[in-house]
Amino acid sequence: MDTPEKYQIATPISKYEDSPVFNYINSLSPIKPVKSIPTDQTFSSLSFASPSSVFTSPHINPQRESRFLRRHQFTDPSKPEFSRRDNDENTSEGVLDAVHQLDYLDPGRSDVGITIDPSNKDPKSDSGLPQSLKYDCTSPEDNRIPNDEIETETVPEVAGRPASHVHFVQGVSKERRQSFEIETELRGICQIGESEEAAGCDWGKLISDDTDPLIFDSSISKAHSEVQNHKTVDPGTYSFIATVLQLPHDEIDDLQKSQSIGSVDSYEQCETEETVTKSRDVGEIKETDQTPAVPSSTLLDKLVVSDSRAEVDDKKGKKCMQSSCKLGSQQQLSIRRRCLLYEMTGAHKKKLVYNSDSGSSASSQSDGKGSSDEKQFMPFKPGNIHSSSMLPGIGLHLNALATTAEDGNKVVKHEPLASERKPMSMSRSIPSLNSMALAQTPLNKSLTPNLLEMDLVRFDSEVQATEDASQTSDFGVSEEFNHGSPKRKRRRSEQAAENEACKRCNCKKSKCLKLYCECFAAGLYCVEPCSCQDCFNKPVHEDTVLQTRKQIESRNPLAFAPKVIRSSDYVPEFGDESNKTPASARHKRGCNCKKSSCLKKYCECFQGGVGCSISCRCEGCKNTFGRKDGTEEAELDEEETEETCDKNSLDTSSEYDVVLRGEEEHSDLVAPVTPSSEISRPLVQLPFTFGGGKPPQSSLLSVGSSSQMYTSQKFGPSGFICRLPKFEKHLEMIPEDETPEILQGDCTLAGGVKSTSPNSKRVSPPHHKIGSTRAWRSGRKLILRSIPSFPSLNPCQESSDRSPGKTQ
DNA sequence: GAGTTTGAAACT
DNA sequence: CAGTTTCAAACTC
Repeated sequence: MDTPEKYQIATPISKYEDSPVFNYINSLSPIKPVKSIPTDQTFSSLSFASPSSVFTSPHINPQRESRFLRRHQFTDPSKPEFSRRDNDENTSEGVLDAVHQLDYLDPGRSDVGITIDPSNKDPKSDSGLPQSLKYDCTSPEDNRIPNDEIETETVPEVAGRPASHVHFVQGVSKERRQSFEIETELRGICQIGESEEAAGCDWGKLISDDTDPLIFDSSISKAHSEVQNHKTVDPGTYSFIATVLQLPHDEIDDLQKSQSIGSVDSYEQCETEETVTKSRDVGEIKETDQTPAVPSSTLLDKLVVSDSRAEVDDKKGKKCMQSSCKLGSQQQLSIRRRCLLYEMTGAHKKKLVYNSDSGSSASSQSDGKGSSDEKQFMPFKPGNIHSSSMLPGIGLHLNALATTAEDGNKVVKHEPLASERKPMSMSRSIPSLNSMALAQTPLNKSLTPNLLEMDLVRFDSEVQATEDASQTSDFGVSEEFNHGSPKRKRRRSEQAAENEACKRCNCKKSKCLKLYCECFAAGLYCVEPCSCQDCFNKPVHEDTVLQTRKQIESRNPLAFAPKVIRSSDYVPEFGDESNKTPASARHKRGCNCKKSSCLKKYCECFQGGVGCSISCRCEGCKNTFGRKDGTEEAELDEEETEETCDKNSLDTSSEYDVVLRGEEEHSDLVAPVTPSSEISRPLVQLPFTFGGGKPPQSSLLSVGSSSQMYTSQKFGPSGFICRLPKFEKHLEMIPEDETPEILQGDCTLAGGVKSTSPNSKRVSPPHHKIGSTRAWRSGRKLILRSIPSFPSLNPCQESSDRSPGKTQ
């Protein structure tokens, strides 16, 4: 059964591969070639998955892809080329290489162990699996030039190898089939859990599993990836969460060992340990972890399947498979990265190492500040995994992270705590949401959704931030390994350095409990990188943090909402103006600049990469992203170039512009392909979300993007940040507005989607308005599906307070 | 790295 | 709601 599905699933990807967007994405990430496989999954997962995942996916994907390639290479020792790579990678960075290898191996291993062993005749079976996967992705049977080309484009350095791989793969069509079988088997495993959940999926359950929906992002993506990717992926994705959480825990390892099912954990384990053995272990944890993930995955699978089926053709099937595999892997990778990133965020710099020692790193990292945070990331304990896994999605939330961190610290060390806090922090992932969102609930029931969104957004942002950081680090490494493009490497490293340097707060008097604190404002706990004094924004002071948050929210329900909102109006245009993106998005409150002319980061609008709007009270506005008076993006482009060159923006702006332009361009390219404007914009997003071209995904993506945007703003300085702003522009608006709507849900998406702020209070972007979110609608609809639990939660959870905002 | 500038956040 | 103060980021040197 799986096989057909796979093909079906794969097809969508193949489409994307051909699509300019796909190419673009590939170009973005050198590794992409590898990705090709997972793409389908990505999409599917994306649709369900949380935005964050989507966000990450782009970034992550590249890495993963690279990893994949490497893995494959690594796995395929038989081939000289591969061996070379391995060597190269190893030489470049032993740790990273090890990690990458592990990643690849993990999935591969699981697969191999499962599939290859039986099917593969050759001793190389191990390599064979990976190869098969890779090849499948690339087009094992069908030598699709496009894929190869893409890959080569993205990964010029690797290209040669890939090509060889491709050929090899082609020859190995059988192997691929085997891999499919394996995948099917894996799916079967995963599906079982999924099916169970799916069958049982009651909204209530979903709600109860709030975390799941959220978690889905990661978990779902994982699940999808697993299903689509052939099990191997799943394990990886799944493992990602589990690993992140679990890695720290030795217990997990034990559990994993005991369990044989999942490959997920294997991922982490593999990372920590080294490959082969991990594959076996993977299964164990999976069950627990997967369970939570399963539902999402199942849903995703279903969706994906349906989509894929519709689209898929036998021919495409292969390609799709490949692409899907790639996508899936990417997603998984992205997911992992997130986790890692979180961890990274906690230990940012340290985390780099962490990658190598995913498990150990998490635990080890706990340092003074960082430790707590890091731990948060780690939160999942093996035992908790289930619940945590469920929550993980939420966990993604910054708060969750923070809470999780606490929990992680406590939980990991003190499981009881976890249980105790469950309500708030439950699993790490959830806790964040719960603690933050629910705890904060003051905003409202209706708000809750918003909160969730917010959380998600924040989470995304954080993730992004972390990712950015991690990416920078990871990217630096991975890319370097993978791509080797010196420029990118440099950038990455630079960005990473910037991120690290820039990240986190420096509060001295606010105790990090006021909006002055960027960490607090972002819904994150302060971490190591922070140089704050007397910081109370730590998991240890969760109660205080939550209370403070509530207070602030009571004063201003939107206080923690993304500052930049993308107007729904904006969307409709998409075709047009990918470039205008900035204009479409607006700062929710507007700026009050008087001396900076809205050309410096002092200006929140500028910092957010959005143009000033009527709501702004700025004087002498020269915002390159759009002036209050009306000049907007079109001009912006010109102005930007000029201004950017001119002012301080030199650094940021110049990069900014470049990035934006590049993105815009990409977006433009994409736009045609993808229906939604969103897609066009967020380069990364598009690929992910749209890869499937599924509108829903876009919505999800949008959400994620928004969060990203959010973070990006904060992180602004870093190159990623620069990008983020753009994304943010696109997405930011969406998330808040959309989510709220969705959450409110009640708001029927279809109908009237109140495109704008769910709560009039919430975001009231004066500008936006409404409306037009048609483009978004698709996304919204998708969102609803993906996040059904939220809506239900909202009503259920608290009707009590609707936040002043909306709910209506 | 220290000091200054800036504008948001918080307070009155 | 307006004015003032506080705060920390952004920026400059």
